Amino acid sequence: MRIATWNVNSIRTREDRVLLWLDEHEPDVLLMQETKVVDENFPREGFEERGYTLALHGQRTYNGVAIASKLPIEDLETGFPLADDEDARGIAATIAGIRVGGLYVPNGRRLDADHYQYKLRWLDALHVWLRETGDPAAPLILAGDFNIAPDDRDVHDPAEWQDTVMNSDEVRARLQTLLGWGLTDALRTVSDEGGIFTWWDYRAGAFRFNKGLRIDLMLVTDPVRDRIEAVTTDRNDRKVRKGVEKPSDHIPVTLELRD
DNA sequence: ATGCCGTCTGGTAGACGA
Repeated sequence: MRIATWNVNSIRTREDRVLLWLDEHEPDVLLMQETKVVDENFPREGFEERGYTLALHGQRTYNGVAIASKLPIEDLETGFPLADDEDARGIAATIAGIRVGGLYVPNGRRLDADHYQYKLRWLDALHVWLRETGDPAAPLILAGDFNIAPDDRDVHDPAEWQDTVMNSDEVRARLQTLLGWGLTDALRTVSDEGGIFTWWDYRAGAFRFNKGLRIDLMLVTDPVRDRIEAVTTDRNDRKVRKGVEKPSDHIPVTLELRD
């Protein structure tokens, strides 16, 4: 089974690129973030032609999360983990016996912004959601754009990025709390290397200089960890390509599991 | 670096992203 997560930064702008990627990689499940479109305007056709069923939790202009799956989607839940969240940032379903959550964690903007306090509240609520609805002994994948670089290996230049909303002690501690509940950062089961990034700023030639961060994560419980065959990222997915010129600023992360 | 680039909007400049 192959399951991927991708912050597509607008599904309407990225449709051709996402569909091409699906044709090339044929994942069973793709979790998408920042779809930036209300559900009735989601470009469904290309996904459905390829045999994917869609589950949508969209929103105008900002945020928006979605699941595309070739396998049946059961027990859909949206609008978590914060009960009164005005932003569409969480979608979960059971697919092939695995509880799969697709998340778009708030960015935080600046350490002194209200939005950063919202990010911390959101992460606290995610821990509560795990405790109340989850089971560390059951198959679970929590994946998406966490807007947290887990440690300095995941930051191209830790000095340049010191004390930002992506790597503050507070957000890293909250990630550790999630891991402490019973999750493993899937990428770290296959590599200890630094410099594996999933996001590069559009600005200032960040990709050209490989000034990236690893902020798109797949966290898994032990029953899933024991099935990991591979966790892959591909820098080429950040490049301009003929026919699909415009890349997202994020690349997909793919988790391959043994049956 | 207030900047850069890209996306969105009852838009055409400003908000937001990370």
